[in-house]
Amino acid sequence: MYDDSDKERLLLAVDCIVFGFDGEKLKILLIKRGFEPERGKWSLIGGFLRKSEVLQDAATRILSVYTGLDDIYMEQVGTFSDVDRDPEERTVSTAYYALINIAEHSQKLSHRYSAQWFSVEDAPPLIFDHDRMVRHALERLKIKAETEPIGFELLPDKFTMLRLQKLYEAIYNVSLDKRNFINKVRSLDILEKLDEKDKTSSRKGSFLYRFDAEKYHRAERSRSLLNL
Amino acid sequence: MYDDSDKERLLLAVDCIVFGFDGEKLKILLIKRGFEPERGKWSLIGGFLRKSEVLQDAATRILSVYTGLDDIYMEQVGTFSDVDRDPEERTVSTAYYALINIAEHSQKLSHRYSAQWFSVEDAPPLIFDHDRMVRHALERLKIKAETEPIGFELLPDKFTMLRLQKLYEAIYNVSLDKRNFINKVRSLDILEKLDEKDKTSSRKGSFLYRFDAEKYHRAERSRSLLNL
DNA sequence: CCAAAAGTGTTACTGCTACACCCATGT
DNA sequence: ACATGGGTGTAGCAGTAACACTTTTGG
Repeated sequence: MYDDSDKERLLLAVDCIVFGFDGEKLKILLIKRGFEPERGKWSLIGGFLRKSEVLQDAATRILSVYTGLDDIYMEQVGTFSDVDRDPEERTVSTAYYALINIAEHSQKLSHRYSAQWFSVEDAPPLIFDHDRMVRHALERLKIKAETEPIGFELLPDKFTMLRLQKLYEAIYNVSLDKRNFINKVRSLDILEKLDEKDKTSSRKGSFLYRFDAEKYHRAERSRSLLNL
Repeated sequence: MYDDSDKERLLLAVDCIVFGFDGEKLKILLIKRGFEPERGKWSLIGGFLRKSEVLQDAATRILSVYTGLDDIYMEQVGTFSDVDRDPEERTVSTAYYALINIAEHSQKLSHRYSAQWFSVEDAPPLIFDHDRMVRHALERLKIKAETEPIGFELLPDKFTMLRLQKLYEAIYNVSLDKRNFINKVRSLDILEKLDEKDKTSSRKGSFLYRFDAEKYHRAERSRSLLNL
């Protein structure tokens, strides 16, 4: 074989891009670092891979530590390996993104770590290569949401059509026609229309829907979920 | 912060899924391992990340060692971290895929490592988690080739329409109508039609085309390249 | 002149886009 | 009664899919 003598044992970090949706904008959760290096700057939540732990588990663990949340959709984004990305010691980091629903879970969000939600567009600059991670995560989210019903992870169990539309508008940064949107979503036949109405935002009230995983799996589905 | 005392320094490997196209089938390059562990079994080419080296560079280096090829399109697939994936020592591996054009480069392929091309469908079982890596790589290739002109990396500089069609058929494992295919490709306006003909496969001969990066970049392009 | 592959257009259909008005309700 | 947001349908258009015959030329 060839010479591997220069191979190196290094730390593997895991950083999490936590996406949320407040009904208007796509948000990310950031913390103000209370420790060195870069104390006081904004960063993603993160930690290190442990012995006998798989990356996915590390990501889940880290998310749980910082937010108290379990059972959250997470997906690997990529691995970032700039030699000097961490000034302390050679550290490579694998990024994961998480989709959480702000409304239902905001109470659980511990304030211990001065975590705060920022709109994706006007988040402060982040430490290390975290900005790059966020950009990559957003790209991956867009691609994934085109073909899989993951948007619902960002919404409460029950939601109005308008909220769903706003969500896709926020993810893809476009504006959509509500009639076309509703027609398309209906044609997918993956939502259950409830009898309940949400009356918080209008006198008439708007019907609530729920994602129906059964329906979704029953239908053999074309490659694309929503072509916006 | 929380307890990171269990964090671990580990080896970071890089494994490369080398895709090629022989005019008919999509292929991957495998080596028969001449070293332990798993000597004699088939595997991807791989190596370890070195000090002061970025993952992308490691992938490039490893590809070059095994194939003699430089300047090859490579892209990160993901990072695989099963605790026992390598029996010797905790090793996490980041997979990259490479697109190379078998015809032009086969002579350079060194035989030192008993490297061999296999059709993606009937490749032998691979060591560790390499089969999973291949599946992931193929998924990523499909997604990428939908929106970016990377298919050409798998073809010689000059190619016939039929070859291009066969390539897409091989990647997506579908069969396409040649008239529709040609019309669509033409409408993209990213190929230069040459005056030369390839007469190896018919008496009439078929025109050769070349990917025109200039044309490609000039046009502001919709999200999708080829909807097959 | 025959075999073998290359090259070429049209039609039907499907799905997307654009667009404006009435409905239900609480105050 | 009116103000507010919710809900609905259609027609034009564009892009996709299906489809078969003619051309070239070497042997």
